Amino acid sequence: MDKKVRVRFAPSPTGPLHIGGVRTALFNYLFARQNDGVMILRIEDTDSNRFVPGAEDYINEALQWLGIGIDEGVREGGNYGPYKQSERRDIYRKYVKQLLDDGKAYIAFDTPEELDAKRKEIANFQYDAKTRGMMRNSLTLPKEEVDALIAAGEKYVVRILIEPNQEVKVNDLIRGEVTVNSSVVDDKVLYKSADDLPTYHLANIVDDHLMEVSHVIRGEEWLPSAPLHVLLYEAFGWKDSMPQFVHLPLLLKPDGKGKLSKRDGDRLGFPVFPLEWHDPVSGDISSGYRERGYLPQAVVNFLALLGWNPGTDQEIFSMDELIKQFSFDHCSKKGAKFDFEKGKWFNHEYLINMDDAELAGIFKPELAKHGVDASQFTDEYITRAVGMIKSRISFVGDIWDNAKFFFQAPTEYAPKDIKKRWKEDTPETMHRLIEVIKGIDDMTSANAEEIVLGWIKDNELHMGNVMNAFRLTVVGECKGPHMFDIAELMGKDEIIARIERGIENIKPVTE
RNA sequence: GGUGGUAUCGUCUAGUGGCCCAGGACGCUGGCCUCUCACGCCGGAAACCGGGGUUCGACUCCCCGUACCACUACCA
Repeated sequence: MDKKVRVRFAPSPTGPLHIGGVRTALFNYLFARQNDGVMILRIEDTDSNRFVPGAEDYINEALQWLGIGIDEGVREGGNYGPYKQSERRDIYRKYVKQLLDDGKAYIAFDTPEELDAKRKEIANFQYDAKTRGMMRNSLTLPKEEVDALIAAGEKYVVRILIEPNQEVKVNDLIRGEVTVNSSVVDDKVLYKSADDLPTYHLANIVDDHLMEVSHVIRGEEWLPSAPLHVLLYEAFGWKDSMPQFVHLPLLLKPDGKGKLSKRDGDRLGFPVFPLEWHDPVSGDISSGYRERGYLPQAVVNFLALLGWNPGTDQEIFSMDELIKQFSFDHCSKKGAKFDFEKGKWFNHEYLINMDDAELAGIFKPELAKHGVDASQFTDEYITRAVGMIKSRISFVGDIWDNAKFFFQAPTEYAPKDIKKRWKEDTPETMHRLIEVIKGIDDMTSANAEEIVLGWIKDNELHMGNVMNAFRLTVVGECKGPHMFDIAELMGKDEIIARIERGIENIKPVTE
């Protein structure tokens, strides 16, 4: 019988969770939900030097915003805690001792300076079967000296003892079997002297085992250390219950080379973080998808398709559809360049399909920011205005620029459009238009259109010139929704007032 | 340098030996619609890294080369 699916997302609280991490979390979540499994959030804070206050809260908030639910974790609780590695010291100590007692690991006294010196001295130096004999460790020093050094308070680390020349096989659900010779795996530090905490490698294996993790789904950057992890499972005697490995392709920079980094966002002008981040030390602010006006569903959809595909032409997926269709069989092996333009398109799609009233609700607070008293307008008015412009924008933040004329009469008129559409005789035509509009009893779009267009035709006026001049007075420029839809919503009085203002203020461009 | 991974339009990708003179999407672009800008609709340009094999047949399998990516810390 297969064991219960239990997966974990295990970020380090060293800063804001970046978008690649979000993608890893998402894939873990999709796989867990698909298999009625458990999603664990484990905080890997074993590097006390890099701890950043606020990072843990940020991770929780970001996952919550995106709808990536956590079943077990620091906040959620669970039967496999603690879920923060810094609170598991005693556990790690016990297992390090087990390795030491079994001769699978040893103590090493080499200082960082000594190691640096060796690296400079010997090309391609690695701490392994070939070199450990020339270092200061419990394998080369007499036992009494080792004991004496420890008793004297000498700092030491624990290293894994790697047997050379073994074929280590890592079975990966995306990449198949990867074989590495153990001779190229070094005697990695398992336990650090610097902060009396294990390294990632040890903590990771112990925790995954104790938390009964069934699938380790993580970024490809971990693939090179996967053989070490397999060897650790063997050293502990846990090989039979070892989790399945899945190494996800990386998210790459849109331009040039390398994996997407935290700094690319500001350099290239798009967010690499789900939420805006205020660095507590430097005070720097990094932009976030949420603050940029992205919808969480759009971000999820976009991310899901970076490295995974459904095998069909479907592009738009709800979370539930993703959960149903997700599969490692359709995960790419290749790193994906991050395409901001496509992300924009996804957001546009979600915006268009969003209910007008809901979108209006999100937009409403923006009015005050632009000095508009929202109480002057009914919710229905705002909803209809938003509904008219949503097809021409990508972000919630774009609404104001495109819809502001609904809430305030133009104070400036686009010179380019004036030049093209505002002629010597235009004011007179506009005066006549006012009279026509005054005579309309029913301002319903279709009706008003029929009357005005009929008048233009009967008088053999130029349709384009009249309508665009009309638009110029109401909108301030030659763009926007259907003119009579605008007129219907704003009402006769407002429309007439704006035409009058236009006649007053628009001066033909001479030259 | 060493080790591992990867290699289809500019980008995300479909393709698991014949259905592919390679399909979809973003972006770009021509047209239609139209009072404008968009949306939408219809069309277009655009790719199998190179060389050897294997095979009746290779984008698909194998080998070599090349390129790219990752790792190579008492960081994760």
